[in-house]
Amino acid sequence: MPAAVLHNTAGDAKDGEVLELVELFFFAYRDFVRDADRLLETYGFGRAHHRVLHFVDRRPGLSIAALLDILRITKQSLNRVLKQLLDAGLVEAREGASDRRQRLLFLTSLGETLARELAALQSERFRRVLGEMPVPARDAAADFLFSMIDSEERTRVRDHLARARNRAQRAAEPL
Amino acid sequence: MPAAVLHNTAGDAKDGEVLELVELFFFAYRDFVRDADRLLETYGFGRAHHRVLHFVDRRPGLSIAALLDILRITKQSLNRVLKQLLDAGLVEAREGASDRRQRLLFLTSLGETLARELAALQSERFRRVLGEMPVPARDAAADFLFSMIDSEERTRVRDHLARARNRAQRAAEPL
DNA sequence: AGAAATATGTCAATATAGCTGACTTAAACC
DNA sequence: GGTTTAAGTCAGCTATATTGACATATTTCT
Repeated sequence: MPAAVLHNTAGDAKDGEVLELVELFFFAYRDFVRDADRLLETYGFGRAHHRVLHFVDRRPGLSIAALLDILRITKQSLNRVLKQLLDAGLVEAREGASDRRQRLLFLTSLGETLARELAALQSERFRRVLGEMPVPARDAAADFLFSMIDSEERTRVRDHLARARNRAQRAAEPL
Repeated sequence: MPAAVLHNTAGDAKDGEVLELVELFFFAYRDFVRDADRLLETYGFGRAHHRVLHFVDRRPGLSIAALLDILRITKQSLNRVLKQLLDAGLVEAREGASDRRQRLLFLTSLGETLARELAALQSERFRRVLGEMPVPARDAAADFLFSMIDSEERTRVRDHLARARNRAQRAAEPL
């Protein structure tokens, strides 16, 4: 089914072709978040809650500061959302062991359930898309997305991914 | 520079790999819109204004209904934004020739200037990214984005792209 | 020990972008 | 002439973000 939708022949991309990519990116993102939004609505939560759930799931024990750094929003914005998640019993804050000022964030089992339901929806879309692509093009998709990120942000993102991976390894080890 | 960031070996994508794509998509979109947001701020406009400017630029003579269909927001939401753009003299509404109830939207030269400045920012990002990719992978990027769109929406998107391509000849078009 | 920096929380006000519901006007369709 | 359609409008609501100012506890530095 995917057969060069835009007929990008070769060489430099023309103005119109690039504009179409801009639009496709807009439409793709619009649909990408809509799945999750619908599910969140049934719980009375929004996109902001999703982001917190996601990143705490990916990196349990994340501090408030680290979370703010990832989300790039203000402390006040986060607080409202975080308080709702704490009150609803989806997120748990524990005092930091080495630095008792810190509140380290963890998901409760309830929070984990929702986080993984949401992740499943969005992963499903990617799985479908990857399945429709030839294998060599899959790495290209990841490189494409990574390259779309601001160069100054890439180190931060790479660091985040590495930390999330280490967490996964630690979880897998005690088998 | 792009060298298989995620080391997607072959076969089915693993859970962790797919989750990383989900995150990369989030980060990529976050940065993608930030360029434009910064410029818009200096004009006192927001992302909603940008979308209107963009789609009216792409399809001059767009009716309100057609614009609502693309944006997937309510008439009331659009109206506030559209009124500001009309008042600021960036957008112009003309009575439909065949159907006088319609208000067909066009950019003024002022509106065109801003729309193209914004488009240039976002196109620049794509040009950079495409430039960093091997030529065959470029079509893959377009196919990837198109495939990310809901299947029920793809016809609509394809139709929009076709109309945008033909826009030069047309003055106005029916929905 | 005391000062300074840090991590977090909180209050208040504001902006943007969306929503629903109800209603109007004017034109087109049949 | 009645119904449908395209668009505009009023009022009120929600979610997500912002800035600025200030409070508190804890750590770190001198």
